[in-house]
Amino acid sequence: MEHVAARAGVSRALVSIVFRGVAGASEATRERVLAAARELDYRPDTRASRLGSSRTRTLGVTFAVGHAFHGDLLESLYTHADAAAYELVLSGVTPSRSEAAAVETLLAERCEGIILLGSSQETAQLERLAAHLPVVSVLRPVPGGGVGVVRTDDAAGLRLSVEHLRGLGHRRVALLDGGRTAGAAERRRGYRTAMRRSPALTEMILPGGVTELEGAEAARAFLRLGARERPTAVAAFNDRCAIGFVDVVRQAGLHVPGDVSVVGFDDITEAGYPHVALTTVRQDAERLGAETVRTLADRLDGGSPDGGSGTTPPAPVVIEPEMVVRASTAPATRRGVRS
Amino acid sequence: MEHVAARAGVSRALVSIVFRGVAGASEATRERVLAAARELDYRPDTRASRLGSSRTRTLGVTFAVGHAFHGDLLESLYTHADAAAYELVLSGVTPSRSEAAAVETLLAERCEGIILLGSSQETAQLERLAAHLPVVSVLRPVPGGGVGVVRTDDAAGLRLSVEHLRGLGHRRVALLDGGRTAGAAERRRGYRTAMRRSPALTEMILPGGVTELEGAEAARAFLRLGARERPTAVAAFNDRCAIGFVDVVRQAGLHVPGDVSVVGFDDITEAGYPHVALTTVRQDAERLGAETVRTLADRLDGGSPDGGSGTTPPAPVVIEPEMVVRASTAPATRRGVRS
DNA sequence: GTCACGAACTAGAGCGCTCTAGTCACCATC
DNA sequence: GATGGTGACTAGAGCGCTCTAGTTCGTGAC
Repeated sequence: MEHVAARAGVSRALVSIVFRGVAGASEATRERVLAAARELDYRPDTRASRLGSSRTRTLGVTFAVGHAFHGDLLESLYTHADAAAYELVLSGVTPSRSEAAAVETLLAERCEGIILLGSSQETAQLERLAAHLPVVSVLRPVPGGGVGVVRTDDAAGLRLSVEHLRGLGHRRVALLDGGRTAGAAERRRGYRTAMRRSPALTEMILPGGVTELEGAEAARAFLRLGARERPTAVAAFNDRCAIGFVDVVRQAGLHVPGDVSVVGFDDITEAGYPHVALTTVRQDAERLGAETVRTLADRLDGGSPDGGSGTTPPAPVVIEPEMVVRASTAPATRRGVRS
Repeated sequence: MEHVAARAGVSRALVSIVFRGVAGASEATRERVLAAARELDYRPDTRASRLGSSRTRTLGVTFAVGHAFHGDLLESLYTHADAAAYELVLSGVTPSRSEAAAVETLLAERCEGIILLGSSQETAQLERLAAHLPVVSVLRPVPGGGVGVVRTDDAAGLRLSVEHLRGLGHRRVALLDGGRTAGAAERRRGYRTAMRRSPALTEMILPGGVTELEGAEAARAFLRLGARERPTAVAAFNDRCAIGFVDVVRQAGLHVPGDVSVVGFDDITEAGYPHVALTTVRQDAERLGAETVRTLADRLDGGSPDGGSGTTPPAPVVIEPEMVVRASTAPATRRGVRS
């Protein structure tokens, strides 16, 4: 910076002004400084600038590395953080690197807010964290109100699923349950609500899960059922689970959707591939990301002058999901009852 | 820090000593300082500590968000960076955030070295970057020597594939090509070498790609072939491509491995699921990560006293892949020639 | 008793920025 | 010609650490 200032024949403060893009430098000087910087291959040190300023304008994100939907969310977060003049600091969660450890590094970076994708931490722990700085839990609801929440209306999603299947004439509609995963309880609730709305429907909950593996296991349980009790349609916890289910069912010689209709959840990229063509409930990653950044930016920049650890708990943002009908669901037929 | 020092009744410098874990504090004081820090919920500011010290001990990583194998690599990188007392700074690449932009933020963070997972930047650009600081390209070979390389022996991997299939009696073995992806050229070369080694083998290269989508398309091309020319075995660019291929082939009523044997590449988690049981060539994510960190740490901490932009170009590290035989390959039979 | 030495601890400059409180020149106003 | 205002620029303290060059003290050797 020193060198750039010297080369451009100005003070260091002026260089700072130019690089922060604030008012206080003439157009001519601005160009001269930028030219000098280019020649010297100078680039402001983000560590130092964050240290110097009162605000770091930095948002920390924990995410599961290699998780496809988290990837979609990150893309949206990057875009909207950029638009709101925030920087993102990523901290990955892996089998050997806990979410708590990931959060710890974000705190040490002095992020102004923290975004947790699909958090698996206990509510109490989240509340404790949220007492220090604004926290948004994405995908996973957190009761209490201290923690910001941006999520899809999971219950509504499963209601959509069930309605869709009921509309196709299905009566025995099973849920491949997500267990203790973020959002699973809500989806179970949505499933039950929708099923009980119509007395013709028969509930059945099979243990499912997050990955194809668990979908495949659920399929084996499904295949063990007798013809009379076997569901004619299945709503899966998510797309990957649905895909595993379909795979095994097909390998057993049954047809999807001929013998059993299947609905997923998420609408991951793979669900839209022609050879998969999974009917599913779409979570809008783009909007989830946008709302997350907005929630945080509002609190940080905006209204509450206490800098975010404010008394005004942000209202949870719940985004409506959307049914995406593809080729894995079809009207119920006699064949659905075939062995 | 001020407050912690006051509470523990020591100087700020002592607090620094304790938190850096260096010698120069008695056990009693150390405990007193840590206790004070705990009570005040103090945590050293990483930005400030990096600023203060001459070294940042920070490694920057660019990766594709949501990419499963990159996730595996990150896990290994986290572990080994930690062991070598380095911190990782992640910078995600998305469709709307280029690799160049990702690198730019890493440079502004003053990372000491840069790790690029499956880089798609041009060689010239990488060379330019490597002139400034140590760079390791993981998965993708870079000619020239200025850029460090840690990768799997892709060519050997495809030779293993072909050998395995030849050993099962297959003669018409096709490659589902990876196009311009990192490593694809090497794998193509390995395939050709192995095929030409034995005159009985008939080469055939079908356009493939990185995702299930492209594997599925390749399968459609495969199905259009007449019975006499149709390969009895297929070596795919990677597991996802293989999985898409298998999926479509099965939906068309053919059997894997009965009608066609399929080999993948990578050994992603999914390949090991019982209902997938894909025979594949394993890339050792754990070792790739370990070698990457070692390469960088050696250069940064070790021998060359110039701090890494040294004259000694690091030799590329090439890791041998390993054949993992599962249920998607079987001996060639008459049925392999069936329409 | 004194000297050397090491272990425990401290003072204070410095890292590369930001940002407040200026200075200075220039112009318009009355 | 004094006054005020404005845009362009600068000086210098401060952000929260690290790290070098100390100081202080207790101990063992002679």
